[in-house]
Amino acid sequence: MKRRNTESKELVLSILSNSTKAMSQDAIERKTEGKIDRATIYRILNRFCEDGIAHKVVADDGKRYFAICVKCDDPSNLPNNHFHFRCTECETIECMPEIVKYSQPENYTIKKVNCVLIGVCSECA
Amino acid sequence: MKRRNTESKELVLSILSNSTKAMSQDAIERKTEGKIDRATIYRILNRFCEDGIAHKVVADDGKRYFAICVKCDDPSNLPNNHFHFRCTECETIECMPEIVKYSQPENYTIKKVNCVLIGVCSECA
DNA sequence: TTAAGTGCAAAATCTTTGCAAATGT
DNA sequence: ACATTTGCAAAGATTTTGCACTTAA
Repeated sequence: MKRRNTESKELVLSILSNSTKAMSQDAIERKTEGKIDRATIYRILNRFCEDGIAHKVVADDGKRYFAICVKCDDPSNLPNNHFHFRCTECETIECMPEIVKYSQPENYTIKKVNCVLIGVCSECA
Repeated sequence: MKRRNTESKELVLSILSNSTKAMSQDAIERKTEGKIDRATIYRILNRFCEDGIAHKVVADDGKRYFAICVKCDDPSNLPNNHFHFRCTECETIECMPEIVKYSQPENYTIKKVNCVLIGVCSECA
């Protein structure tokens, strides 16, 4: 599947790139000021994940949040293998620099990680 | 709020107690063979969580799964502070015995943990 | 030219809520 | 008695899909 460069894609990419936090579809839609349709935003975000440009984390509110992938020195090489933090005050999700560590359960194959810590961030403290 | 003992509550409790896995509302509804209404099941489950009888984990599919709380020797004393595992083959969620460890980020307050590892369990391997 | 991307509306999921009826204590 | 719980139906919230139209390459 060949990918094309479209205005919408570039706009979503720049919004995501300029954000220090992971963003949900509705937060991105607000930033675009309605320039891009909801379905399109979801499709762009899902394509970013397929292409390894962004990663998705599902928070404990059941919503999907997206963030640009940053290479971290993870020996396990699993995608999305770091902690995320959801602040219940400012309702933002951020990627934590810390890698998730666990002991490998026997005969289990672990392919993905979805870890969120919930609380109050330093800004809201 | 005083709690009453009802048939529905006891049924949900026994289903959950007899399960080795965390269960979603629809899985429980299937087990009850339609004896209890969807909304009632959700209300019972949410009450269990309020009362500390069960805990809820949101998986990366965005669904809520419930399991009876088992005391584990967690020094942090955080609720729900252990890993969960979602098997993409049998679509079940189980509580892992391992506690989630992370280094405390400065000036952050962590109140809850929602950690899911995703892959293939030993039975489906 | 033509495959990929888009907008709109509708559908699909999952969860919660309002309200009147039923039930536990 | 009367506050809690339930069933039903409806609403909410989030995400996906179908389809015709548009656009990048």
